[in-house]
Amino acid sequence: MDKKNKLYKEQGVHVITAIFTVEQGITKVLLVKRKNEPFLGDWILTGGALYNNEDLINGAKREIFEKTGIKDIEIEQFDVFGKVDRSPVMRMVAVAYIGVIDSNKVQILRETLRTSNADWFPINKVPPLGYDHNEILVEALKELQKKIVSSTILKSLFPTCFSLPELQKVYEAILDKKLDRRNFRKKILSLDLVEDTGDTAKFEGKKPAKLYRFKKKIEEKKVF
Amino acid sequence: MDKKNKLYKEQGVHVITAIFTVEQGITKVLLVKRKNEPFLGDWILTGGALYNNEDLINGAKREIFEKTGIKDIEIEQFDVFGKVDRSPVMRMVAVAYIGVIDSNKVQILRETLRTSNADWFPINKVPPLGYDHNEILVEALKELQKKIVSSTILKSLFPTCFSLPELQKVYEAILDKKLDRRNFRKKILSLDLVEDTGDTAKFEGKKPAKLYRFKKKIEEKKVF
DNA sequence: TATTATAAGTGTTTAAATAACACTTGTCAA
DNA sequence: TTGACAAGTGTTATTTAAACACTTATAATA
Repeated sequence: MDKKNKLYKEQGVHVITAIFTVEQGITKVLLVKRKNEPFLGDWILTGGALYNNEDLINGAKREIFEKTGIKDIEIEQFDVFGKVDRSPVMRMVAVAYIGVIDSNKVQILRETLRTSNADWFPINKVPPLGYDHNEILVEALKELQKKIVSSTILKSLFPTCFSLPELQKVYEAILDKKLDRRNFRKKILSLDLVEDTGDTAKFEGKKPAKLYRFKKKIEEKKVF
Repeated sequence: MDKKNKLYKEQGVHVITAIFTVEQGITKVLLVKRKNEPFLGDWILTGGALYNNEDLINGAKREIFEKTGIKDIEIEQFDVFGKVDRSPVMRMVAVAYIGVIDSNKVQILRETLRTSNADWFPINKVPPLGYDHNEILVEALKELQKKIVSSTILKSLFPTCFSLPELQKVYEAILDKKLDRRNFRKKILSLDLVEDTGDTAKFEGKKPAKLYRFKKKIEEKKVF
């Protein structure tokens, strides 16, 4: 074996986050345009190199803030990517996270993101990305589909007030399939995750929809 | 922020594997005694530093072979551990795997392992380990309990010939709970994973048990 | 102001998966 | 031959998931 290759110095760690949202029934991912080599001008997921004085998750959150201005986002680790040649500069192993942002925050962020060369892309219109980020994105999306059925991530994907038809549309967007309205309502309400606000609001339909909010404390529960 | 701490050089990657087996109804993990600083003399999980010319899984397998002589083991990535101070020497991020070895191979390996300062420890009699390996082990065990219900890892945990009562005991050891004999048999047989060998053998009982083997091709299936 | 279009809201029935439960059988040892 | 022991085997009840159709509240329009 080549002595040089056996080196385990000159290694580094990337912390990469695929940030998702759902708008108008479309699942979207946040991408940032690179301003430096390598991959100058290419779109990539938010992330960068881990510093020595920070834990992985804090590194991932710092990168998100530096690259997009987004604070207070919940993220969850889901995989590691370590192919020998995944970075052209030096040996980098990427620890990958997913995060979600609710549709209210998306509106607020839109201006901030414009100034940082970041934008939302529908997941079926993602261009070829720098590094191995297309591969990471594919796995992130699978993970999102798994995680959406557990209530904790579901909560952070959703604003404070929402109707059940809205919620169902987000599910259908992420899972990419139609759900039965009656069974969906039954399931969500039986899980005891949400409470009636007493208010109603009109959305797409003509009949006003009841508004719900998530209860304060919800534990990890399977939805489907 | 301290400039020195912001460095993302002087980082490295550990590849660590928790290798499990089940003997006489006891779930055991393979530990290796360290021959160097840091943690000289402490027991740790098998693993070490990733080289630059190998992918993560190959690095993990190489470390297993170097430290224990074990070849041809199937391993699966399950988590990453990256606390700032998890290694006292330099910043190391650990990519963690689990592997399983069937009870036949355990017998064959016993001699090899003795010469390499490695030994099987019942999981409730594991000493304080070097690095953060106790923490990794706890998570690995949870992961094993999750994975045991999918048929692929189940297969590698089992020798070619086995009786259903034996198989059930392994399940009960890993899941740490009793299962109903009739329901267990029904479930395993309905999954179409195993075939009757035609032979029988006596184990603990007085009535001879039918022997089964796994079918050649089995896909990922949920058992429980 | 009556009519129509639209999405919201609501129960029941069927099918499938899981959980609970007890007696019979073959071998060994006394 | 008898008793002890673990292997082997079916049925019923419960829970969970899936399939399915009509009524209701509002807004727009005739």
